[in-house]
Amino acid sequence: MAKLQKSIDKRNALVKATIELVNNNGFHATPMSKIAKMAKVSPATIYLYFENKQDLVNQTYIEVKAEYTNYAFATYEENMSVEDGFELIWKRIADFKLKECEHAMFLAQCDNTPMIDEPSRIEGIKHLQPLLDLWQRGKKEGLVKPLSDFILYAYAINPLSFLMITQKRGAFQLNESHIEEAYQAAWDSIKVNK
Amino acid sequence: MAKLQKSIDKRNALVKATIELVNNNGFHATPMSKIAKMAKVSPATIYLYFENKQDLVNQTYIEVKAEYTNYAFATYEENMSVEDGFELIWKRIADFKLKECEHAMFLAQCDNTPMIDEPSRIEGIKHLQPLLDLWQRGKKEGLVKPLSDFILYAYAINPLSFLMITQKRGAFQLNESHIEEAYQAAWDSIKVNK
DNA sequence: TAAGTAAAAATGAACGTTCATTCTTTTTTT
DNA sequence: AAAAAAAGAATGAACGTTCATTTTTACTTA
Repeated sequence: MAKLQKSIDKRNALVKATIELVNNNGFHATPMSKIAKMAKVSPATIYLYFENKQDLVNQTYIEVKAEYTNYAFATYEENMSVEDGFELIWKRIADFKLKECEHAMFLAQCDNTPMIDEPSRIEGIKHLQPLLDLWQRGKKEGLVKPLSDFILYAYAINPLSFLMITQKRGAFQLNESHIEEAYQAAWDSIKVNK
Repeated sequence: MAKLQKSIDKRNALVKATIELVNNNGFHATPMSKIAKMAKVSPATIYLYFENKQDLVNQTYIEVKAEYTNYAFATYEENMSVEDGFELIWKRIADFKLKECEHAMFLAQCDNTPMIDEPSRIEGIKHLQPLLDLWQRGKKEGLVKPLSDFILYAYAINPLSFLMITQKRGAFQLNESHIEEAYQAAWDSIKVNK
C-alpha cells in the first residue's frame, strides 16, 4: 500500500532520465546526482524507488525490453503464414527502432556491455518466444533454413541494431526504401533457397 | 628520443590490462588503480605513456581496430574474384573474432557505447576500404545487391559480432559448421538472386 | 673496464574532487 | 496530528591525477 502511494510519475521521470543520460554519456558518466537533477527530484528520492544505482539500471532495462517486445508482437497472430508473420514482426521491430530510437539505443548499449547484471539480462530474453516459435514452424514447412535460433537472430534481427546506431551517429539517413532493402536482406539470409 | 626509451613492454601490458578489465567489468568499473595493478606498474606510471584515462582507452581502441583489419585483409589480393575475395575476408574476420575473442569483444563494447571519443571512432573506420572496394566491384558485376555499404556491412559482417558475444556469454557453442552456415547466410543476404 | 653522474623512468603516497548513499529535517498527504 | 514522501546537506569511500622521492639507465671520464 505504502509503495503504491508513491507517485508513479517520479519513477517514470527517473527511468526516462536514466535512459537519456546513459545514451548520451554512457553509464560511466551518469552519476545519480545528474539523474536526480534531470528528473527534478532530490538524489535521496531515488532511493525511495530503487535500491541502488544497479537496481535502477536493471529495472530500466527490463522495462524497456518489455516495451520493445510488446511492440514487436502486438499485431502478430499465430495463424498467420510464416512469411507474413515474419514480415510483420520484422517491420514492427524496425518501426520500434526508428520511432523509439532512444529506447532501442539504450537496449543496444546494455546488450553489449557488462552494465546489466546477469539475472536482468536473462529476464529480458524471455519475451522473444513467439519469434522462435515462428521460426520453428518455418523450419518444419521447409521455408526457413534449419539453423540455430542464435544464427537466425544474428542475421534476421540484429542487423537492425547496427543500422539504427549508425544512423543515430549521423553516418547516414535511413529511409523507407532502406527499410525495404534491409527486410529483403534479412529474409534472403534465412529463407531456404528454392 | 626520450619517449622511445620508455619500455614498450609496459605500454603493452597497460593496453592488455585495459582490454581485459573493460571486457570483464565495463569501462565504468575499471579504475586506473586496477589497470596499474594488473599491468604490475604504479598508477603514476600510466601517465608517462598516456595523457589520461580517455587517452588510454582511445589508443587501445585504435590499436585493436588496426590489428583487426590487418588480420582481415592480410591474405586478400585485389585480383581475386568477388566471390572468392568476399569469402576470404569474411572467414578471416570470423577467424579473428573466434581466436582473438577478447580483442573483438573489446571492439564491440567500444562500438556500442559513448566510451570512445568521436575522432578515435572515425580513425578506426578508415581501414575497411578494401572491403568496400570489393563490394563496389561486386555491384558493377551484378553479383552484389546495389545497397549502401552500411546495409551490406550490417548483414554481411556485423552478425558475427552478435554471434561472438552470445558465444562468450555461454549461451551456445560456435563450431566449424556454424561458421559455414553463417557464411552462407551472409552471402545469401547480399548476393543478387539469379 | 670501473666509477661517477646526470637524466629518464618508475614509484608509493597524497591530493582534491566526485560519487553513491544516508541522515536529519521539512513538506505533503491522509 | 500522525504517517508518508521528499528534500538538502552530510558522509565516507573511491576515483583520476599529481607530487616528491627513489631507482634505473646511459653515458662520460679515468
